[in-house]
Amino acid sequence: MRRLSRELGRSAMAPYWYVNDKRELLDLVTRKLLSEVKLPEPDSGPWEDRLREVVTGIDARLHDHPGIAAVMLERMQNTDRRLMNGIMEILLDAGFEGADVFLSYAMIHTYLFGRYQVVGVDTPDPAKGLPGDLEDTLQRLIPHLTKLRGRDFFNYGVDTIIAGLQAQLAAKKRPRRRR
Amino acid sequence: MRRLSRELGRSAMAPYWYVNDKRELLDLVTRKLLSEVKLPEPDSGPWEDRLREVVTGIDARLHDHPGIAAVMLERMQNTDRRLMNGIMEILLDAGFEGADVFLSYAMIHTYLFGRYQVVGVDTPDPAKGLPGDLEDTLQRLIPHLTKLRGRDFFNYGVDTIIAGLQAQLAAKKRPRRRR
DNA sequence: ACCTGAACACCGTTCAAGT
DNA sequence: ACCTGAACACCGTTCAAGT
Repeated sequence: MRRLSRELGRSAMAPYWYVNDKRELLDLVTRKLLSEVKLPEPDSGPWEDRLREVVTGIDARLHDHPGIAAVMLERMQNTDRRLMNGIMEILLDAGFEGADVFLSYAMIHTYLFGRYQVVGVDTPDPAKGLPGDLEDTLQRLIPHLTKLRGRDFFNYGVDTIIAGLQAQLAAKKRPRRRR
Repeated sequence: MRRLSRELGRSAMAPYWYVNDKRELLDLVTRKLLSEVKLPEPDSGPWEDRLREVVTGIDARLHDHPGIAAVMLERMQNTDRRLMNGIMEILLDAGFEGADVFLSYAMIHTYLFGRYQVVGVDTPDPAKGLPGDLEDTLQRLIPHLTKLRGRDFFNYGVDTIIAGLQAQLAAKKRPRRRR
């Protein structure tokens, strides 16, 4: 709040005329950001593609303003109602019902916004003692890590979630195991 | 730091004799917590069950100390090497190779620790204006939400991730689409 | 209507000093 | 070896007041 005021050339208390507290300001920021994300038309394709489209749209906004993802992660309901409804409608179209819609939404939400909180694995400094036991799997795999970009993590995560949701739907239709 | 010192009956600067800064202290706390999580024996069952076991073990520790999850979410490498290696070995056993091990691990990590940052959807106050448009899907589904517990979200999330990972493996074995 | 100033109760951390 | 005290540069926020 103080830094904001400073950058705007106002006193520390100026923002408090517009807003009750910091949380309220951040809520307005998240809403503004998410309002620019488009929802695909309900008949524009299979649910998997539509889900991927919204989620990619959200991710693009977060890419420009990664700091705000923490706020969105924290409070689910703070997410734009329009987007939350849009995603839930896609999930209903997919065949989810009742509580499963929430469970699926929560999973997507957690991954989508949680992603931005994670900072990558640094390659461990080999000069810094205990450079690697023989059984250090991480050590062995490090070369592969350096090739990966943020986009790869995102695509893989979304692919895996969609595939997982498809499996949940399939399990519901022909339940081999008991609930 | 100040509150810690206060609770220990020491001056504000006392912790700084043991630790360089706050981050370092929190790293020690996470390591201590995760060191108590058991890794299943490599031949104790199918990879899905072993993965579920570790992840459930981690979640149990987080349940007792939810605040620390934010620290673990943030810095992947700060996660106990033992656990990270353990999970990656399970993924190797499952059939993942190279970069896919990292991509899969990152997904699990993000979900597992991100979960604790999310606070639930409050049921919206109907007295507080705009109680619900007709097309408010969220509103319609609220009754189902109230039945859900934290454990339900966790189980559903883990099930979905495991099913998703299985699908990724299957897609790798018989690649119908191109990479 | 829009903003300021002083004050309060906090933070993490540096640095020199004490026993 | 282990800790203290004073100080610095920050926070978010309350409250009364100014134009």
